[in-house]
Amino acid sequence: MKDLARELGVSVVTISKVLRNHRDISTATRERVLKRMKELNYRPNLTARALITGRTQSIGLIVPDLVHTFFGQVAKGINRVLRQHRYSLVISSSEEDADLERQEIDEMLARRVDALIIASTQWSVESFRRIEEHETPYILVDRKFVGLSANFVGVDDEVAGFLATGHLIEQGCKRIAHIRGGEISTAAGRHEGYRRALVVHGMVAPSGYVVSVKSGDDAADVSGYEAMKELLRLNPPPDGVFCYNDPTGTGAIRAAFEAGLRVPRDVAIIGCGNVRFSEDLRVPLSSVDQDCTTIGAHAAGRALELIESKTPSRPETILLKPRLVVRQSSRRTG
Amino acid sequence: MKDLARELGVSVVTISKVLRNHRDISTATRERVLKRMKELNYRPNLTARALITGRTQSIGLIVPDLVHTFFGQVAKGINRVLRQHRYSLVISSSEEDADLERQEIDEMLARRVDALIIASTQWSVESFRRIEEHETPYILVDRKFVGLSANFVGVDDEVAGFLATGHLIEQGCKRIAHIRGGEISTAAGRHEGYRRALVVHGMVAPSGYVVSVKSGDDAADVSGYEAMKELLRLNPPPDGVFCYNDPTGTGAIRAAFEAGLRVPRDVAIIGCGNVRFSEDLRVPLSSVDQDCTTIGAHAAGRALELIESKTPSRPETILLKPRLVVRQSSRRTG
DNA sequence: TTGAAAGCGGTACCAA
DNA sequence: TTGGTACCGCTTTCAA
Repeated sequence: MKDLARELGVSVVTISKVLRNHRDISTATRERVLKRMKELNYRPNLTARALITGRTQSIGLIVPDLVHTFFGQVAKGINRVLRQHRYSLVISSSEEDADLERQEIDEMLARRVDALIIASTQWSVESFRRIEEHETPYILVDRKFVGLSANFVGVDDEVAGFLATGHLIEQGCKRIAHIRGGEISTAAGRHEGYRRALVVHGMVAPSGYVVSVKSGDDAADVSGYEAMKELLRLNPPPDGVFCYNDPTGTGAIRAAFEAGLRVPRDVAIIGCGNVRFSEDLRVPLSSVDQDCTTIGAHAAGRALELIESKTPSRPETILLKPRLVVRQSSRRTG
Repeated sequence: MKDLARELGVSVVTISKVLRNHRDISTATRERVLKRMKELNYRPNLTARALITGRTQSIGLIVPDLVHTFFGQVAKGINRVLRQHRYSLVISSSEEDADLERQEIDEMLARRVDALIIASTQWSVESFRRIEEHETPYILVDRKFVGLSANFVGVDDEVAGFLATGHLIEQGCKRIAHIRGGEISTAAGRHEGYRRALVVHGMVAPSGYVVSVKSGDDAADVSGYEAMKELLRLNPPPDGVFCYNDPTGTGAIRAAFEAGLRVPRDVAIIGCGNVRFSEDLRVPLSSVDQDCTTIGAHAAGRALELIESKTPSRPETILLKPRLVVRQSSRRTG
């Protein structure tokens, strides 16, 4: 920049102003500077700018697992929004490990990201307090916390559970079971939706009709398989199962097949998340779409808002409406 | 930091040295400083450090699509290695668009990432020249370029094609077709492997037995479906098909089913990449595993090497050996 | 409209 | 072993 200034016979200040479209600069000078910049392919050093402005023009994203399609889609949505505002995305995986997540949060803070988006695997709210001390805005996605008032973007899990269960009821299922996830908000919400749907339709699930599996499991399909076997040992066995997520659902289908049952005729199955490449499955799996890319986009939008707003605005929750996707595994024709 | 210095009655220089484990600092002072740092939860401002050292301790990754499992796995591998070295990962998607990719490269360079890892969608080598001018080390993954001497980490595509085709031959296929990808190195390599396998086994493919589909297509399964229909119109039709990738393979299976054929009995099918959740497919798809996480890890390792080495070292190619994964779609029992 | 000077939060170099 | 000083590349403030 100095070189450029010397060469053009102007000061670095002038150049700096041109860079930022400061208005009191003569058009002549501006043109001249811009022209030479293009020629030299000059781009200002963003680390220097960050040091003085306190803005890195970057936001951090911490997810439990980079490989899950869900988080890939969220990242994609974030990326799309950030690009338009010339922000960058710093990404990191917590590998489903709360300690690692805390470390990564610290790392991001040391890097001075302007905001943080987290799909947390935490139990405690301690790390969030840390972020708040730093006065870095942060937004939770996917999983929320009771007792923590924070910005949140996600899907209305209860509606998801309600939709899925209601659909099974419509298809004529009389004994509907639920394979639920562990102790996280998404699992609780979907379970609640399941319960509400039954109540609304005046149905009662026999005892033992709700089975828990661990969430965030690498081998969710195996868990689903085991859970389904358990359900099928009940008397009477269910004729409809709402599964916590899609991998669990495919595992459940496998178990049903092994038991000699036909899906959906003997037992209808629906998952949640709509992440499987479902068309080519043995039985294409019905699911509830979460529109993850939109979650990401909203989270990014909210992040930018928070960065702009000087005054600390109150936490806001954005709940997206899930959408039922009916495929063969739950469609009882006729 | 200044406050800390004043409070402890030492200079900022001393603190700086403690931070970086500079050795000529008395243990007493060091302890004292470290203790207070913990208490205050102090972390140095990395942007300031970056400005003077010229190192941001971050590397950039540009991929065509964040949602593809392949790139998610690569990112995971990179992340794992970087974390151990306290580097961060700045990620961006080019959305399969060469112009966007160029922009993103510029953005990353302006951010002064210490190295760049790119799964390129480019045709031209121009943007790479730009990176070279910047003297930022860069590493290509997955797709390579003819006529560009650059660091590369990927899978030996020719071996992949050779393995897959050889496997079909072993399974007793006599007329083996290939659905190949577009004009990128991976497609060319796999095609070459296919050809070599036929030659080695003294086989000849009838004309029309190689069909091309576009690569990097969102709807690769549809392309595979169409390509397969085309192959099945031939006389005689193939009894074995090596597909460019897994989505293409699942599409091909669908087409075979629609034509009333049994897989693998009438036609054996194998894909490449091993990215589908293959166990629950209608017919679990055989494939060639690329071990993408390892690709990422190697790329990250190489990046760190390049950053450390003062002298510009010569470009290096790391080729990983692919691994055959046999499933039902190609297994002809008996 | 332009530019000189100060400084963002650290690090490098050398003298004490 | 410690600290003074300059300075990284840019922005901010204020005077010209």
